[in-house]
Amino acid sequence: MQSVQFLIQQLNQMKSENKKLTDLLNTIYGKYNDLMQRYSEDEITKSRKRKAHYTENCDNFVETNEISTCRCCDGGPNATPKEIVSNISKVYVRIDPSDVSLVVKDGYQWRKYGQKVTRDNPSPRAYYRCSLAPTCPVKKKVQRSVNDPSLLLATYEGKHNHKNPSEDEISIELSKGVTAVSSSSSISKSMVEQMASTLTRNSSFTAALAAAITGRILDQEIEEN
DNA sequence: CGCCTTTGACCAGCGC
DNA sequence: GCGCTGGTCAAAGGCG
Repeated sequence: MQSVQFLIQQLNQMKSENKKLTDLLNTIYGKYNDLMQRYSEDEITKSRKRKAHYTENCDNFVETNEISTCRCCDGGPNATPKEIVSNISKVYVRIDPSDVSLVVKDGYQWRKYGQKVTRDNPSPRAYYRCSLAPTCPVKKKVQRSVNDPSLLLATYEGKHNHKNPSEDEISIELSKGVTAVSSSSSISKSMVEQMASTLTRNSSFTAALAAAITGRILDQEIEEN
């Protein structure tokens, strides 16, 4: 009888820990979204310098939260709307300074289509397109940070119209974990370890985490200055 | 053979 | 109109 009470107590403890973890994840996710939104707004303001035509000179400009379309630029009202993808996110990734390849592992498959040296940065900027799906509109620019050569700045433009293979993997692993919690508390430790292992192996998660942390550091530096 | 990277040429936006 | 700049194209070559 005593062991049943002990198990119930452990179950309640697990429930409360699970709730705390859920709250923590929600908080992190919320803060990450806030940061990405702030970066996106900043990037849109900058990009308007060169793409002002669509917003200022186009009567048929339609803008949504994620995708903007322009009907006047591709041959009249019957033409297919030209998509101007406006959702932009930046990710900072710490790399080995001796590593000269501009590669950011984020779980997707990218095809490089260009490289340029820009005026404001001596290190070249690499241009990538998502090659996991032929119709995927997502593009990525990767360039070393001017101040810190061990930091890579990856700028993502657009939204994938397919799933990230590593997200499939993580969702399966997490569903396994949820089953484990409901069946027994004694294996909770291994489950947590498994989840931690899965998360650390997931490059999207680590990239997002790195982005959130570097964003925080940069914010603090800006505040201090 | 298919997919990738490299790289010079080309194009379009912007400021003067 | 011209020059500068960032972004894209496409041919050539490498790799598994």
